Amino acid sequence: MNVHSFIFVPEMRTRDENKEAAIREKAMKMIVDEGFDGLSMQKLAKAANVSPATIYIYYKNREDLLNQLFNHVQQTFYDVALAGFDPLLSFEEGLWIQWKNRLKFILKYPIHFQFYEQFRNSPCINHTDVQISTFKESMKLFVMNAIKKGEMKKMEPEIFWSVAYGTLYSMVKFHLQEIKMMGNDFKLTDAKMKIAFEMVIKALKP
Amino acid sequence: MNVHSFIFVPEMRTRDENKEAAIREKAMKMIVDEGFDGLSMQKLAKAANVSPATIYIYYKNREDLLNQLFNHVQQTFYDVALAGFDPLLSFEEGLWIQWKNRLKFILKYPIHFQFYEQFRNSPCINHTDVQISTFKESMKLFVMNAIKKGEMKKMEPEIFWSVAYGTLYSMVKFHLQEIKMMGNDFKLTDAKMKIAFEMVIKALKP
DNA sequence: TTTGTAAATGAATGTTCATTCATTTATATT
DNA sequence: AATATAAATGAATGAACATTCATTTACAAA
Repeated sequence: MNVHSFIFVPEMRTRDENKEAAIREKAMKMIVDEGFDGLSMQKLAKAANVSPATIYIYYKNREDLLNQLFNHVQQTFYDVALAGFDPLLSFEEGLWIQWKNRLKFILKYPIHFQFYEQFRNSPCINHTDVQISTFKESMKLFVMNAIKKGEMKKMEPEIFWSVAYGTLYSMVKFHLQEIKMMGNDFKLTDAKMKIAFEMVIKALKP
Repeated sequence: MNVHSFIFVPEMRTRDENKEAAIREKAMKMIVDEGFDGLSMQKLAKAANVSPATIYIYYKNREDLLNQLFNHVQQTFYDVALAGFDPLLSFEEGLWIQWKNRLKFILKYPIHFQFYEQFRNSPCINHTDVQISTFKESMKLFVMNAIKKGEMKKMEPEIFWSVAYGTLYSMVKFHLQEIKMMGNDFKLTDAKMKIAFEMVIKALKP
């Protein structure tokens, strides 16, 4: 027994990081394609090319897997959403960056987004909310400043969120074809974003 | 064998309508409380106080049960949403009636609404769309008229829908606590509806 | 009261599920 | 090369799953 035994134990087989990622991605794909009941541990193991038992090395159980997936996606989302954003920006510029960032995330990780939305709308959420503070605090500060500076009407945060982002998320869902309105598709372009954004700004101004 | 045999066969045990309703309501409750994977036919049978086999008298299988539930809720929704509505109404008045009707439905049938939303956001929808035409045609006519009369900016239907209803549905979800923003609750009162509605009208006007 | 019919049932079936465990494998250090 | 350790595994387990079926039950007409 060497001196490192209690600090760092190096004599071991190393983890295959690819396996972890494969499990994560396949799990989200299965949930998006087939729903929560479509995700079984054995089907997931087969899809990710691992043994069922391997999944239980990375995740305590099925529920833990789902929660860790959710937290992973949430963290990625926060990172993308905060890029280039500063709560001291002007209201219009700041909100536009938010819209663009959110769309960027959705187009880059459509599976992650759809998994996230499905999870959020599902009943059995374990609101872990560990790392969230930074993001939420930043957003709160941004809105408070906008009101103080007279760039936005004073209103409850839920009403603000609904006007500012409810509109955006609705368009995104049309874009991802979760909801088909008429026969034809709706493609969310930059131009359409701008049109809707101008309307939202008009609505929020004092 | 009597003369009625081929037209009306009355010598039979009558159906218990209560059972059908019990199955329907309990099924939606289970899905809203525990998600789609929380609905098992045996648990449902126990909750509705019937035999598992009885469910299969009313519904071909699990999938058929879900689809029939969805269609049932959709029909109820359309009935409520169209009450007092006329596509020839002024834009502002017509849209306000829509908002009030939709909220009325949601407050009267919160379980139905939450089931409906969960179903719409789930991947495996069999878009049956049988009786929908009347409702959708009425809505389309209403929006076309509003544009023609210059009460509303010309825009794609999906953008209109997102601004007009995306906002409302977002507030409703806050109200039903599907999404908790801060610690405290958000109660969607008539006054708050009116505030948001005025903002939306401002956004949509030319 | 008897009778024909469909409603309603409880037990049974075969399948799929999440999870576990005894064993094997790969690797970083010695 | 030897070793210690955790990674990785395939087969196994028992529970829960959707669905079926041989019976029984209730009802409306005769």
